[in-house]
Amino acid sequence: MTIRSALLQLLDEGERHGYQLKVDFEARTGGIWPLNVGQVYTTLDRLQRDGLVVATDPPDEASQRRYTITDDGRAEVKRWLAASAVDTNPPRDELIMKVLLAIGRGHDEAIALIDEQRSALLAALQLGRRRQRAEPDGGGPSKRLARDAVLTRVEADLTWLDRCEDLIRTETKANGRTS
Amino acid sequence: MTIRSALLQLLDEGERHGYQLKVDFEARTGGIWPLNVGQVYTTLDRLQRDGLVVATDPPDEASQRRYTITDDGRAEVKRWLAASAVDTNPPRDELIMKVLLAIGRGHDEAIALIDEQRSALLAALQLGRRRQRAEPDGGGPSKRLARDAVLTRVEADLTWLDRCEDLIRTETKANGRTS
DNA sequence: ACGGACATGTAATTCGTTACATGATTTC
DNA sequence: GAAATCATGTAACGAATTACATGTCCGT
Repeated sequence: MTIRSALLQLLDEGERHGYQLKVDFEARTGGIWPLNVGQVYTTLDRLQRDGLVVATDPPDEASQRRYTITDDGRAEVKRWLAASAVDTNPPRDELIMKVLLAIGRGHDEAIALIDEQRSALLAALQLGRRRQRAEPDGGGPSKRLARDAVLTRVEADLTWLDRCEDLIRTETKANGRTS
Repeated sequence: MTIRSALLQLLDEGERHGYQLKVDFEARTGGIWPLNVGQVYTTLDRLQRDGLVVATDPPDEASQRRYTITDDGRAEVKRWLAASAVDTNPPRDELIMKVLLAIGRGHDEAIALIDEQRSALLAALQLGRRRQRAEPDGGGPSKRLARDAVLTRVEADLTWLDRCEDLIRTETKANGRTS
């Protein structure tokens, strides 16, 4: 439901046509979440079906169709923004899942996986930081904050990976080799 | 595809029946990701369709059906575990999306949203930490690491929220009130 | 005249998810 | 004997995603 809510929020800022929603969405999220145009239209269909959005046919042919938010839509946006993102079950994260499951394959394999994931994360971190330095204020605050968000997550994942490795190593020592 | 890969990985550790997959999955992920049993069976159907898993009918009636991984399945697990989780586009995160989009509603509203999300995160953080202290080693390393993962993420989100607020405040001062 | 960005959509697929129905076995 | 857990599934829906088909407009 995140795309749906996001597009609705954009429409709450002002009516737009489909393609513009794609462009605005990607701009606002700093390009970290590419969005297939087709999905915009399918999502708009569902929003219309649910009465949160109405489409205005263009007066002259070959002009763009404009989508406008309804009062119900505005209420929904308000609800969505006010809701705490932490209350919903945490999303299934690929990295966490891989590490947790790899433990079942034995400690050695788990540590190998952690090491590989860590170097990939480190590479991504360096690349991201370099990019942030390269364009000190490129694309306004949204773009900067969006990239900051991923970098912060990557840093958190790295410290978590360290903790995983530590815990596994102390466990291996305690129990004798388990793998 | 994360559930699918996760169940396949569990089957790579040894054959199981459906319900056991649900139990094992939740145990391995420390209960942070509840899994509807029905989804196990639908996912198993798709895994069979793709030839990654075969089902062995029970010899006597009223015994459980056992699912076994195939060679193709094993290869797929290996591929999945080896793939870097950072290469795929970052998943659409609700918190990040809300903050980034709220900026479009003006700086005041954005800061209000950030404050609310922050207090929710802080509450979750305190609760989580208390729980970690309550059971120092409950449920083995997987459970501990799973909970650690969410806590680390929450901490990261908190520092990111601070950075967001800082950047918005300095922007407001620079441009004069924008909202 | 051509390519690329702009613009709108449809069809099909996959995955995740929920709700529901059904029954066996265990435990109190 | 009743409740909880174990166990297997089906039906249906929603959302995300991709691939495809079309066409306009603009710059070079």
